[in-house]
Amino acid sequence: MTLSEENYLKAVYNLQKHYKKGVPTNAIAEEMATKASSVSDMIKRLAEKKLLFYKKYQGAKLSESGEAHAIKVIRKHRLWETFLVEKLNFSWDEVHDIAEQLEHIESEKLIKELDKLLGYPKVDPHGDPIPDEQGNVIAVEKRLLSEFNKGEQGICVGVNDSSSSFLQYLDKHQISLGKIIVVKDKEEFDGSMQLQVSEKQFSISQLAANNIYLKSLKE
Amino acid sequence: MTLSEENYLKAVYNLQKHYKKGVPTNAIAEEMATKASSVSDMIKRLAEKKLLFYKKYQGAKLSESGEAHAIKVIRKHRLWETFLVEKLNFSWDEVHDIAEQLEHIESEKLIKELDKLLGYPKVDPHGDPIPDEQGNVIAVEKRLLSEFNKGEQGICVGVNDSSSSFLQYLDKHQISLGKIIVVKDKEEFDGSMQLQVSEKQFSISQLAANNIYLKSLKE
DNA sequence: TTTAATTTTTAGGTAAATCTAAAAATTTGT
DNA sequence: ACAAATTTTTAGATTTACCTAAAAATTAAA
Repeated sequence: MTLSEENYLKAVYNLQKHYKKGVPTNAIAEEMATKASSVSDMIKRLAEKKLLFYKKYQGAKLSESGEAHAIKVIRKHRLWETFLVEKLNFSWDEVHDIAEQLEHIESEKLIKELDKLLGYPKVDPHGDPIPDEQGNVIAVEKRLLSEFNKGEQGICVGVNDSSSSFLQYLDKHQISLGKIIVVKDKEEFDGSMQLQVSEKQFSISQLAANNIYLKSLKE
Repeated sequence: MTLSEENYLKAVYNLQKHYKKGVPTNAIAEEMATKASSVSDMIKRLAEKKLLFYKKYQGAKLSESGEAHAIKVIRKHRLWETFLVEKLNFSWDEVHDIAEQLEHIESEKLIKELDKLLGYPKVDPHGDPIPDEQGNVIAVEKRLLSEFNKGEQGICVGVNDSSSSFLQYLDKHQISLGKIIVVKDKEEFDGSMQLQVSEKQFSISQLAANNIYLKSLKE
């Protein structure tokens, strides 16, 4: 399995949540920052290798083995991210690109031992679940901050956007995993919200609120 | 710099010790387990990039930047090997292939922090020196076991062959870094040696003795 | 030193992964 | 439903890193 093939599997895996019938060529092209024609070629190859199902113009759907492989890559990615933060003093906005490289390293023992060293973590530094060795992914119950209403509160358990610019924006407002966020007010017309985090109040746009996951808290 | 280019630089670096004028195409081909024609192509490309000097039929010699880059890759390789042994419970015969993959990961901070995590080690699990951040390689004073005479003794400080079969052979005889080895006898006709290691005596072939480095000890 | 053996290079080809441009299929809008 | 817009695929090129086979240069040997 080549590096490029693994990246395509990961892209299809991530997009499958939003496309129930089959992931469109263009969606994959956008996710991979490449051209639709390149995707067409690669998807055809992956279908020949039985890693996904594909009928012309119908989009792609991972096969069981394709999904298993995608999950393995994601497990590696998230374990490496955790390692970088927990053991090498990286912050959550610095780890993505490096994990993107490390996730392709091949060694069963390496990843098993890394998991052990880290104490078998359940989530990565962005709150995303780390698949276990059997490929089970345990999703935490969570809602988008943008869906919360005035007066509600929750604990930050994840983000939807792991770009360093967004994560640095969160840092600036002291939003991190485990923080309690209270919705003090919500604007009808633009979806912006007035929040309280660690005694401080400030407002964030709907776009930002759309990329933060909270676990509901009874007040 | 591609993965393949880095591997060529490393090969030329390692071979330069044995070929003062220039490393022959065939030597590189053997080291890389590839064909001379492929080497010819690649060497030409690396010369265009000023990473090495090359005149037709004259072999290859690393430029300053080529050597600097090769040393960086070797630094990464040896730090990763140390990490695998020190932190992830690998034995010295299991680390080479994985480090071969990890050495190509690009991140200054990653390697800096890894170095720190490991306590700035001076040698890797095979006794090879780990180049520092500035690219200085401090070689330990050492001699091949095969050059020792009857009655001499030394401390094992390195190996010349990091293949798992050789390292497992050493394990079987309890030879590891730091062990004291005494030459009890030496055969003239085949160079084989009778050794004493940790109270036990046994004999090894000249081939084996040619792959073990000792630091001389006054008895 | 002239031939033979070896080494190295060149020429031409393949496979992976990409691209652009054009053709084909599908979806949408009126 | 049919033309227009969009999406997807195909066709043809490019680059990297290999390969085989043949030609050229160097080295060794008689």
